Amino acid sequence: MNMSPLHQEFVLHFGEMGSRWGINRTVGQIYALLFLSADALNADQITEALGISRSNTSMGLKELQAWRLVRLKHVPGDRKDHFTTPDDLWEIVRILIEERKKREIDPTLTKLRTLEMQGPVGDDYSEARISELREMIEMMTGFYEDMARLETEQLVRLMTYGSRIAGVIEKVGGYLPSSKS
Amino acid sequence: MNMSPLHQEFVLHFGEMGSRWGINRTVGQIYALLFLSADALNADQITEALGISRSNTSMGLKELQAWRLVRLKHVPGDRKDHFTTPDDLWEIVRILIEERKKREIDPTLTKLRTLEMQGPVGDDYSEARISELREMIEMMTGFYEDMARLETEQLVRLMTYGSRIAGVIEKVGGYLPSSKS
DNA sequence: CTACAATTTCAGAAATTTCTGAAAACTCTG
DNA sequence: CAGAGTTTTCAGAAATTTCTGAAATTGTAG
Repeated sequence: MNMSPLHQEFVLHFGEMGSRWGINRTVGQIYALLFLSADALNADQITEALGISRSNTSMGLKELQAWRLVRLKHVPGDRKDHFTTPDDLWEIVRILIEERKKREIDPTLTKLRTLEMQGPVGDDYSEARISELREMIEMMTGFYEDMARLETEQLVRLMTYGSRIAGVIEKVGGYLPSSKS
Repeated sequence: MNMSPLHQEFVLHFGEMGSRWGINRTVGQIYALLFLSADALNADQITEALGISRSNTSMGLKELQAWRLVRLKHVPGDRKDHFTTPDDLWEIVRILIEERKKREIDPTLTKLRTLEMQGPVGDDYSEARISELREMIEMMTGFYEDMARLETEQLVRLMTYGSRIAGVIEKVGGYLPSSKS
């Protein structure tokens, strides 16, 4: 690996964390490498930097593209495909949340709705527990979708206020502007 | 497996989702089973219901306890340990977020801080990218910790208001009550 | 169309994770 | 403290995931 010590440590860390994040070591390393790279890299550069096989790089990039965490960028005069991560960290966070929601939450929400549709086929406790779970998930995803609509600017302000906002809600009570801004 | 069709489907689904959630199939199934069960179950009941080995049940329960998602409950007159999930879904969500933060975010935050402490050992772009990432993570975890301090009641109201809250912030501007309520 | 460059696919090898059964270690009870 | 009941540990088996090299496919320039 021909990388600065900084790159090296960062890349190895992302590789180790990969399995906890639901991606594999290589995918984590590729992402880390691109994240720290000022300009786009092609697959051969990644392969060489990480000391992995060319096919592994190909599969890793494919997965990262499926996650929308890595983008193709054409460099004029070079036939090879080049890859980058989005610059805007807020965008990355949004993508991460959306993709995780899609993979980790939506299938369960669908399943819960299906189970409820089947009518009362279980004991009362189970039925109630499932409804309650579905409602909770709907509330949280609804809130997320609402927040995702905000401009970054507003979002940062909201997050900076933190829990102080709760006090405001108490005060303002029902006199809030309507939902669709 | 001697479970109602409802339990069966729910348990199998959680088993399948397990790998996406960072737990294994068995752990997902054990959790699902306990989640739907009105009363606490002992390890043998779980073993029988899921058709797995007794030792696997033991390890699964241990992991779920490490996640704080399952609790030990002593049933008078029975020497066996019995297990349940917390009733309050909000509590479960809080625990889930905290534990995932601990496993998926905190180690990286620590690593980023360490890298920054080492002084300027990389190129400017990388250094900047790492600082930016650390700041973003700190902001988000700070916001979460702030929200976690709220009562469930307040949190629900906040989530129900959704993005309308952004408009309120605009209006109220700097005249918010101080952070410590 | 041909020849070469670049990328992807995929079967099997390698590595990792999960699961089991047997044994060890607790923990009550009499 | 003996012994039955219960839980945990752990080495190896089984299953799953990841990785590789070779072959197939796609893309491009002449």
